[in-house]
Amino acid sequence: MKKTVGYQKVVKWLKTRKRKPFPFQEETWASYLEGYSGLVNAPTGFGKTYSVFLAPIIAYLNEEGNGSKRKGKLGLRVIWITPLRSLAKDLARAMEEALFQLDVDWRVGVRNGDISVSEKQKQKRAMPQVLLITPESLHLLLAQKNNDNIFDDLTCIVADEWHELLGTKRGVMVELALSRIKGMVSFRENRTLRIWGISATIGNLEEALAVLQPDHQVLKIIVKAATEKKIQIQSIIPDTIEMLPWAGHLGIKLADKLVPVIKKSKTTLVFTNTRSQAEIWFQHLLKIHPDFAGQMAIHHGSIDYELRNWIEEALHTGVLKVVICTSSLDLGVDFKPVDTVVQVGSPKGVARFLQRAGRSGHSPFETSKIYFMPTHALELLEVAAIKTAAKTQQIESREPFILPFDVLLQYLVTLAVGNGFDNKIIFEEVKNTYAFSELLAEEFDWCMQFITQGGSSLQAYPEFHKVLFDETDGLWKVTNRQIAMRHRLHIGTIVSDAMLKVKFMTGGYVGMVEEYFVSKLKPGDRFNLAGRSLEFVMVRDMLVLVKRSQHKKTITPSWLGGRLPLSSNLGAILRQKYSQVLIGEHEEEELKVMKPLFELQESITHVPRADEFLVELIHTKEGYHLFAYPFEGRLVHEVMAALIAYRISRLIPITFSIAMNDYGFELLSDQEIPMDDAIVYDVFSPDNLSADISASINATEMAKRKFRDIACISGLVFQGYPGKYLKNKQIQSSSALFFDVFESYDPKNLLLRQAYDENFHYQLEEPRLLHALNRIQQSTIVLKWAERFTPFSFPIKVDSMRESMSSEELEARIEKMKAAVFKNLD
DNA sequence: GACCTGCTGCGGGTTG
Repeated sequence: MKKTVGYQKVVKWLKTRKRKPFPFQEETWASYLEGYSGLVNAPTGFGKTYSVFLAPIIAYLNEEGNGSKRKGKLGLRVIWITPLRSLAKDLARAMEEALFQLDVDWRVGVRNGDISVSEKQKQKRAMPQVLLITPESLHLLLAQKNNDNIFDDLTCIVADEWHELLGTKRGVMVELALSRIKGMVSFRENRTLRIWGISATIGNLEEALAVLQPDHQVLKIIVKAATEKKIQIQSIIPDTIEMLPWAGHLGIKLADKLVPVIKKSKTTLVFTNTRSQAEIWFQHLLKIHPDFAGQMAIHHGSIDYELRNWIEEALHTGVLKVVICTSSLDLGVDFKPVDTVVQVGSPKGVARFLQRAGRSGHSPFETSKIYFMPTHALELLEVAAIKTAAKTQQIESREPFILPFDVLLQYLVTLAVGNGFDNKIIFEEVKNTYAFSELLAEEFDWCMQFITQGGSSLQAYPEFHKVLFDETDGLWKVTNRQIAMRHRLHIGTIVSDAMLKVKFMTGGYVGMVEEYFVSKLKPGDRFNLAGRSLEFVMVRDMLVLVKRSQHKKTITPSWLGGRLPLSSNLGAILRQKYSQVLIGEHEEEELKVMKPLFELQESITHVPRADEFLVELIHTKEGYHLFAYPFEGRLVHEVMAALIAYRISRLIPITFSIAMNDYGFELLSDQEIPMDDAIVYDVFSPDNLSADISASINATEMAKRKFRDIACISGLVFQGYPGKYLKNKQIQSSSALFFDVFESYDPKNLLLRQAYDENFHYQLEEPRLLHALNRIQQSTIVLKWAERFTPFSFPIKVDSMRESMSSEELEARIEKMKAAVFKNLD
């Protein structure tokens, strides 16, 4: 470590703040001074941010000798990319304070959609030395005219929360922007930029760094905290296992046990898995403990942005005692005093759970404490699995996104809207990114043709001739001002569903609900949103008008959100835990509590051991069921169920209805399912997988759905001007139209190929499916027959009632289910 | 009265 003036100054300051400079900070600073790029990985509260932020400051103080006053005019030095706008606000505050204390005359600027036009113009005249920016706004900078000297003094780019962007198209946006800025800087000044990432713990940190800084010539380093963060995981275990339902996902049965936890803590975050679950919990806690009124808030993605800002601010000042939230508060509460975290229901993955645990106990010396509240009996084993995973550090990887052509097309037009681009230079730059390292010259040519002529099928339409060649300087540009403006409005990779804003008659926004939910409402109907009881009045101009309701009885909207499956990591550990419950005596409380339930399971059919795979054939009044438990998450189960159903139907003509959850799936038929030890290995075989998947599912229809986002991102479909967005249906139908055109006239279309690839990879999760089938083949498949449901099959059975939409059938099934319950409890 | 499923994230600037 170079003991320079700047370094000592910073250490002195950190000591006055009672922030011990942790060993890895020195390492970060040293490697920065030596010109490294790198990735910093440490738990929350270890000062990752200071460590990375202060590195360029130290370099600056060194450059200037002892002087803190700048010589001459200093431009933009550090670009700090954050995935969240709210995070930028908190960071700016902390950075400004640090700069002030160190007497460094730098300015900090925030640039994102929250910033006013005049502020942006001010920035353009004189860039702040530190710019906090989102990936989208960074691309918007590239889409500006005369942007070439913005980056003149830049020495460092930081990607904060890099694990969060990695593996997404937003991450690819960062990769592309970095490639361009590197290109501009090295072309003009022949100097290399330092690029630093800040990341939570994930399984593939090396790869994460390689994505951020793919340059082989650059010196690279991963800096880790020397000490581990202590995490205490406490399950909320019911007095008797009977208190926990066998199925269900809400968990409010144990709510009484949560009240004392909240009361004895200063501030508690309660994470739920869905927005409607958060609303229900909010109402329920208020009901059983009315004193929480005024100290409790609810925070999720469908709550009005202003209200959420207020809640985050209130967390800051410590006004709130408890906040019920979804993953909307996963990031960006680092600066807020939270001492207790509760996870309701399955966290679905190890990394996510540990990240949430880290929201509490914000210093390396404190222990993070997280309570786990199971929502059904089997979920208790998930805690046991996570405890093991935390101990052995089996944390999921984030797989980088590869070859998203929609993002590339958008990027090329972005550059053309800005200063224009040289296609040869840009091809080289793009090819040097991790995401596009496999990009072929002909694929790039196809992209060029697409943005200049609309590809081979849209040549007749001038609105797709976006980019023109400028003979005078040899650059590709967008000259049409309307096309340029439309493009700027559409920069980004987040394609949202059409949601309607909910507003009081008297004014004031509450939040958002989906079109389809509103379509079911009649005037006078009551629903919950943002913890309030509302009465529906009418829909006008895409606004849902409501008034306050005094009635207690309301319904809660359910939003059609993403379906986050159980991670394969957690699934694997969970399978181990299942096999252990019946064997020997256990220290682990969760396993002990589960024993009676597993004994019942064993008495009806079987509890699979580590090298076994259980298939249950259950005959009830309802029909013939096949249950299987791969623990691979519901997406994989959905495809696997369709695959097995298809393969059985090749043996005899038979039709099935299918149900699944994160643990397993069910096939149900009114005729007997042909099954024996030979057949079962055949139907679970990995052979001929791709062909059988194609035959068992409608890949075209699924790809078409994926194509909607791709069409929006690539600029094929215009989503409308702000405040006048198109309805879902319109976007769906125009993207479907393009899909059909390409299928018929342009089968080599890269966006079409991308839609199929994304479907196979992210929807059907084919690699994971293949892996699962291979594992099943190598294990002993245990076939068991029974006349009633088992504890394992019961939750899937209950879920399946909700899957089916036809109402009379549903009614009938619920009746049959009830009978099955009683039979089970005999 | 019991029972409820499905996350998050972003967002015009030029030219007169």
